[in-house]
Amino acid sequence: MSLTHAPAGAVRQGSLRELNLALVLGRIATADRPPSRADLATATGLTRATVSAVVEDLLAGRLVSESDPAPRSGAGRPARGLVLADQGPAGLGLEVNVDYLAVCVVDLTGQVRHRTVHRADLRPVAPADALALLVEMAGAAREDAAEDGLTLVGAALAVPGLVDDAGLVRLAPNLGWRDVPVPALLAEHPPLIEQVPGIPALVVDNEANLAALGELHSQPPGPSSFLHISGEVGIGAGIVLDGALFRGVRGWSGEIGHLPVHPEGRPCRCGGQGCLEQYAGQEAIVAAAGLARAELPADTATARLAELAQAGDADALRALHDAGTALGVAVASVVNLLDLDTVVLGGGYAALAPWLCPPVLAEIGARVLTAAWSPVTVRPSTLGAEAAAVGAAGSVARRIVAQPAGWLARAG
Amino acid sequence: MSLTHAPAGAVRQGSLRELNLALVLGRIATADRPPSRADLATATGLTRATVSAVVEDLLAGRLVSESDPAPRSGAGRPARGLVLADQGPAGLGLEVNVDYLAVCVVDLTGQVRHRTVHRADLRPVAPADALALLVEMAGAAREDAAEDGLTLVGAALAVPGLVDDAGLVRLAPNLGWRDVPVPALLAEHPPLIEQVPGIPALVVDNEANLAALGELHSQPPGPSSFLHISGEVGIGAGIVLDGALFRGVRGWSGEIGHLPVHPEGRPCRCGGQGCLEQYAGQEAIVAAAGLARAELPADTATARLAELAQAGDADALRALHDAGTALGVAVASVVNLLDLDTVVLGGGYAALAPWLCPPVLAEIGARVLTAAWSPVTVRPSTLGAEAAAVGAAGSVARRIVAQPAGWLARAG
DNA sequence: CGCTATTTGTTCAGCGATTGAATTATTTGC
DNA sequence: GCAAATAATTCAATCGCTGAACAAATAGCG
Repeated sequence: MSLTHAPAGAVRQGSLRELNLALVLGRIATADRPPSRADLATATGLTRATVSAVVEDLLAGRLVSESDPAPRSGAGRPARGLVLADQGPAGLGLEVNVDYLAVCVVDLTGQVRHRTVHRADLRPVAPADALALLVEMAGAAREDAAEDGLTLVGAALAVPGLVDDAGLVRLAPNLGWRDVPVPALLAEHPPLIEQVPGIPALVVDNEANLAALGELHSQPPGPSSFLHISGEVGIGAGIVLDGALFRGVRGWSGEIGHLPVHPEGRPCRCGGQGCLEQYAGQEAIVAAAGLARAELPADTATARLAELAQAGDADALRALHDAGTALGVAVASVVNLLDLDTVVLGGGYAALAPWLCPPVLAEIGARVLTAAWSPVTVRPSTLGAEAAAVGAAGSVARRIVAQPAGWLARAG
Repeated sequence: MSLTHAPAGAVRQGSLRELNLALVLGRIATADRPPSRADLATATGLTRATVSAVVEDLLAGRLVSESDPAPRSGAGRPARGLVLADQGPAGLGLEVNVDYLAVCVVDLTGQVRHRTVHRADLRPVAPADALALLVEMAGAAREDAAEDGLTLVGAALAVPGLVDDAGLVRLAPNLGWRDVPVPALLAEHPPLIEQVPGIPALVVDNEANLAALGELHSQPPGPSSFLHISGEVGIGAGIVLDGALFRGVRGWSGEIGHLPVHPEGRPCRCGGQGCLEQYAGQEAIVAAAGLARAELPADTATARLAELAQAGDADALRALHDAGTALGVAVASVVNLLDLDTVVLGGGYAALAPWLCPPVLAEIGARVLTAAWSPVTVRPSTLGAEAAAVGAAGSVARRIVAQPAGWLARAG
């Protein structure tokens, strides 16, 4: 993650402080042990005098706090370690999915401080009603957070569909949403967060994108470039390049579900032929395994598949192998194109990873030109369910760390 | 292109000036008419006083010059327009390809000020000898440039193959190169350029990447995100995202030639099956059109194909249609994945664009989910042959514009 | 022709932020 | 109990931007 924020326009005196605040805070956030002011000075190249001044601002703004003195080593005045504050600003994460609503709060350190999930079939519910329910849950979350000394400073909403820059949900096929103006609908409710300069009050984004962001900031820190595949009803992918989510020109990147794996194969509802979704989508796997999908709610289908595979069921194993092969063809394309070295299987695929990884790796080995020089890692996501909500909240919290000036300019 | 360069480390007083130098110079570079100091002040948000001081530095360093007074409009003291200097620093572009060597010099304004092409079959030539020839050509180019008041401050070399961070050419199959340490080989010759802080003396990169950069900076300015496909013997692609070349984790992005378009199709020399190269590579098209490729040198094959297609030759038309369809399947994958809205056909494809574009567009229309909302443009490259060499030289020149401080810190 | 309005560009005091050296603070080891 | 060592703060100096006043140069108008 680019922890410093490049100034777009004029660089004035104040920008200097803004940049150094972000530099020092970013260093504190990524350090493996609480650094002292002196550590920060050598790490950043600033003088100790400047670091002291910057840290004073950060302490006054409750973005960092001094930790108990670390175990000593050698002579000299003991250092006072600096850590991200567990009170102060926090991010609100929201998620609307086919069979649940989720709300969570993540603090500066990345910890999930609150979490609520409401299971229900959202397809028959009108968008406005679903959002109203979500707002209600968020209100409770905010009170909960306030008791912990947390102030919500921004919200991000994950939706399983295409979202444009303005937050308009153009199409969420599995949810039945089309052209839903989320920001306008949410504006009808009392505001959930305290507005902070530089931090958007609400970001609406694709579920796959936000889940990928969650993976990016999960502990322990992984690579800064990877492909995160969310296999739910559709198949979406979040592309993280150099620690930043790549959204594409219009924010519609990652439509991996419609990469052609058999160009003359089965017709797809997107109008194309032989799309990945037709071979590795949840429905396709379930059908190939011989399970009647009608009796299985979406969230138990993968669990049931994993059970069967574990028990050695031949149909399930074959279905998973075929799906993994199709996935591998698509993943090989992506790896060839973007030269990534890590692929994370998230969403419904995470639980199926033991059976999906081998065929995926086999296809990569056969089709990726550069695999000989440097191997590609394929692994399941470390985040559990509702990864998108956690990623959404975390993206807000990370933004405070990346641009602390806005929060500090506030009351204090 | 991100014209300002984000400071990675400590932000000190001097960084302020560095950033504002880049800001003002970038504005001068992208303006459509020579801006005055006052124009720059309003455009950047700096005060006129600051802009004057910054411009004074730029004038002293010969990065900009004052143009003749622009046609007047209204009352007031006439403005003095500022333009990028056509003397001063310039970039050296080098290219080794299968059937030619190319050298060129590009100045700050993006103009090609010198160009030499040496046609020869380079496959039987040892890498060291090829580079020695290139150095000789570059020496002549430097003298030529010096007479025009240009100083070469950096070089970039385009190679049709995989290059790692250190400039080692890992594999250039069509050239027969393997593990060629280009920087070490060039270091044995007298230096071609004057070293400037912050500007790398030599960058070695893939031909497709540098050709894409050339396209990015061609006039008139096009989109800042696109896919540039270079169809020569192999098929490579340069991916430009938000005005920056995307190189991938190890710099090996863009291997579009080995995207599977028929996963169970013809075996490919890469070890995979049904790779794009087998269906839309130059050899594949020539063979499908019924031309004996042995009698055709690589650089005339596409010209001959275009002639035949123009004349209505059925075999040629069919071959081009099939190749375009295969290309379209691959391009549709890329567009789905990265959400790009522009695809540029470069290299050998540029001349064949009239016949390739329709089937490519057809596949995109059928397979890209979001094509309904926003159309994808497919067009031929505006740069001619040796696009990679021009792009290479231009990338150096652009770097001076993006980070002028290094050049100014020099003698002056 | 001369005056005014208008816009461009420069000069200069003021100010904010970083630097570097000196100073203070706190602990270990002898 | 004292010296050495490391951490953190204080303060004059310096650098670069701002804002306002000022100088320069032209068009419009009577």
